[in-house]
Amino acid sequence: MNNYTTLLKEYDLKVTPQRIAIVEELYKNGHMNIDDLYKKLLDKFPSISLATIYKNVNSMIEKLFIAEVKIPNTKSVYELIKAEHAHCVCSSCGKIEDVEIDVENALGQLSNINTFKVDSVDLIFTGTCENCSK
Amino acid sequence: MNNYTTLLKEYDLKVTPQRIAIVEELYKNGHMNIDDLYKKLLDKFPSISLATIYKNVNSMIEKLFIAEVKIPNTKSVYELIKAEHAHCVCSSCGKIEDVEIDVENALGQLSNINTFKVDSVDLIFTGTCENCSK
DNA sequence: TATCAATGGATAATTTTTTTCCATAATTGA
DNA sequence: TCAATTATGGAAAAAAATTATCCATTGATA
Repeated sequence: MNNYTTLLKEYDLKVTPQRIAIVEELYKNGHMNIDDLYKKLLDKFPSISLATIYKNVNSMIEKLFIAEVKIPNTKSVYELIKAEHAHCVCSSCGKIEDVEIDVENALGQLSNINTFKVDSVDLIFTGTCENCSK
Repeated sequence: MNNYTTLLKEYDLKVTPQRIAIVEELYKNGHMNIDDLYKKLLDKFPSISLATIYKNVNSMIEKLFIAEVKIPNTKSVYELIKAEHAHCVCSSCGKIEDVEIDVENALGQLSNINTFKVDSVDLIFTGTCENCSK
């Protein structure tokens, strides 16, 4: 029983080869949109359908195993859930990098400014990555 | 020549009654999705088509007159462009509030952490608004 | 006011996402 | 381990969301 199998089970997701492949790809590539996933899975499962990707991605989101990241001017990408972090999106090459930062803390002041009870924070920096700014 | 007419012209957008109405609604309601806009405009223009809403919204985005706000678990909303600010989205009632804050400053540390050149910041707080937490 | 370019509305076409149906595969418990 | 139960995958269709096309009309410009 491999890693991904264990992981899926922990999140109460029935284990299938297609799902293992999705986790595997997300683990390898970090951020992928629906189409990226579909194309990758087609290699292993020539007859897989896009609907299967959607169904699985949605199940995984429901179980809080993966998360959708909504990015300005682009299609959403999906990522395995992990410690809170922000995203840097390069508008030149499209690369998405995680930034490990304690968002809550950095913006701690905010929760005092108003009376809004914050459950989660989505933070995206759009700009130019190191490579593209050379 | 009213306010909205002047505004549209400043952003190099041809002025039409439909566009004036869009600006008017966004001004009044703050954040609206495509459907909100469509329903509102139907009152004034019973024969307006959804395609017209899309076309105008897209033109306005191109001219940097309005901006799309991508919100977790919901459809995008649109708002008139103004000073940088964050958004608080109530997951209970759906209300969206602007938070005037100097995001760049609050997160100034970030730009030093890595070598990513930040052009813009999208920041969304999801949680419960004052009303809903009573 | 005449001219030219852009817009609105109707419609069709695309694209994206969800649903349905059913054979098959995965999970559970004896 | 195996039968029973339930969920999944694939195919196809349906639904939802977005964009494109056509043309008469309107708005901007000189």
